[in-house]
Amino acid sequence: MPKYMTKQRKILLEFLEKHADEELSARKIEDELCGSGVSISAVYRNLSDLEKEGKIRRISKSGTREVHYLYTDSHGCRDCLHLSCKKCGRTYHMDTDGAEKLIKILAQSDDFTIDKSDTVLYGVCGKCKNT
Amino acid sequence: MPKYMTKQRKILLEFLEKHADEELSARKIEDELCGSGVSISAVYRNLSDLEKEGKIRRISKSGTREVHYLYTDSHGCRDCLHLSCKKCGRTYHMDTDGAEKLIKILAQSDDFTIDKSDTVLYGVCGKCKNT
DNA sequence: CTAGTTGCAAAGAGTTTGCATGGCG
DNA sequence: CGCCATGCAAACTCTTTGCAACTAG
Repeated sequence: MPKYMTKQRKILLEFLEKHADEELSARKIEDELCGSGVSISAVYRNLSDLEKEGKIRRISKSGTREVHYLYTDSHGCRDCLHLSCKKCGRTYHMDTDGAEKLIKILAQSDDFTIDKSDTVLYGVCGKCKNT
Repeated sequence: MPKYMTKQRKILLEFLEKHADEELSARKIEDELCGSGVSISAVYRNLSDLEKEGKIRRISKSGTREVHYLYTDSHGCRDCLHLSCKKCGRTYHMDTDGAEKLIKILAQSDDFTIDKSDTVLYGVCGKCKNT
């Protein structure tokens, strides 16, 4: 959908790439980029374009009013299942073999075909488990 | 947190109970209840209370600006994994055995402890698969 | 050069809040 | 009767939009 690679879009993309595994609030993106000479409107318009292209996912955590954005076009993670740790906020890409098994189970027990690009599993990661 | 069972809260709870397996937008709840003599403020205040009590989950679908609410305190579904069909919008409770296997897989392959009450899996249900 | 993109400021949508009134227990 | 919850309207926050100026290709 976008035709030109503008300075602003480039800045946004670089920022997202650098924070590919974080669930960023719109606010945080604004705060970060509006210093670099990107206007709020440009941020929103580009985020919206990226979402339409399927490169970004919108997420709302229970308990917050904030919408978060997750960039899913890097590291070939477009086709990964995402795991999000409620404690540290980090996002992980689920192990491919595990994901295959998981998909198979859902198909068998519930006749349900999971859509990896729309699903985020919430829980606690190994690192935070013993905290 | 709520101390009194007011007429308004009762109306809201009955409505939610009746639509326990739907992801309701705030707008729809408003539209439906404000006819029955419940004010917008009461709707929001009660939804917020219910969320704090863990009886309701907020959800934002990709591609929409709307926040949706899912009532998870009925049918003892508090402890179920929820499956949401992107086509028909219905919500299902995952088969208990399947869920157990799924939890085990995540623990083994990714050392990740899933939180059932915070996770919704998106995909396509059996009924819609052949449509 | 020409159409897509930006910035600004104003408009909109959704949600929250203060305060007086009303109602549950 | 006392305190909690409601209703209303105003306040807020987040997001979108119109339009003139700018710029990538």
